[in-house]
Amino acid sequence: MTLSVTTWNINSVRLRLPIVEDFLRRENPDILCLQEIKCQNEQFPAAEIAELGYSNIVIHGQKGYHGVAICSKLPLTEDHRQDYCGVGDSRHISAIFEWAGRRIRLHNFYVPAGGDEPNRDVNPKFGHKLDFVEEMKALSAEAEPNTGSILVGDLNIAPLEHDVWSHKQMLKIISHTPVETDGLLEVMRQGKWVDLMRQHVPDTEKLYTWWSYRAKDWAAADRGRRLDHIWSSADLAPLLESVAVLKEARGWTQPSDHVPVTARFKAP
DNA sequence: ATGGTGGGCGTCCCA
Repeated sequence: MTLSVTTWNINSVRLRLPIVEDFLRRENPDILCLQEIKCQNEQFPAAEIAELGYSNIVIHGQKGYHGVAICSKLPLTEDHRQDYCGVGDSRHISAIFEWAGRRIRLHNFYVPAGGDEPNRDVNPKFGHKLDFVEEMKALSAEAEPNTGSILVGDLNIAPLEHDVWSHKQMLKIISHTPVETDGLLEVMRQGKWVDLMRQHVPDTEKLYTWWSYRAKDWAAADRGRRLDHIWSSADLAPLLESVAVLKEARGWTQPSDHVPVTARFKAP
């Protein structure tokens, strides 16, 4: 009895529905979490995705920007949407599902990118990002009794040295500044979250999930960053079987700049 | 050192 959960920043689910369908047919995860759907709830291609077996869908969309959704083969209950920073952005959704006799809450996040200048005095977007991360510190993996937790999403921060192509050259670049990386590690520490990707791949190995659209040849340059993450509560971490980063998806026709990341768990 | 690409929306925002 296995459980597979995928996270993917799709950068417009309507434009990229064909590759979402290809991915689901081919990889067939139990649950797909999407970020940057860039549509309102009623515009989400729910019928097409349900047709592939994902009949349980919860959406937190908005017009034009951001937006997150969970598409699941397993029934979803108790879905919640939290308005981080109280600005009305659709950047979080969570729901409960049951697997192997366990109750699990799944959180799906899209953390603000933060703009270009890493100084909150001149760049309010960076301030928003830091405030968002600060608010995430209150989210515990052990928040609900008898309930495990999984947290996925585009967190827009590459916390470790080998989560970026050049640690030294990235220290003043948003996504890898010390105030962000310290903040995200503190979210993990305070919430008792386990970084499942790094449980599977050692910290000393380069690991990326995003490659910029702006590179002439993204694969040759390979200047990636690990912006997408899968975390869990400590009780679920020992059940992790594998984590797969589908790098080839960056080379698909009309790709997202992020690739799907899938965690597989095995029941004891 | 700079500008590079991509999506949604609507004549510019965000990433």
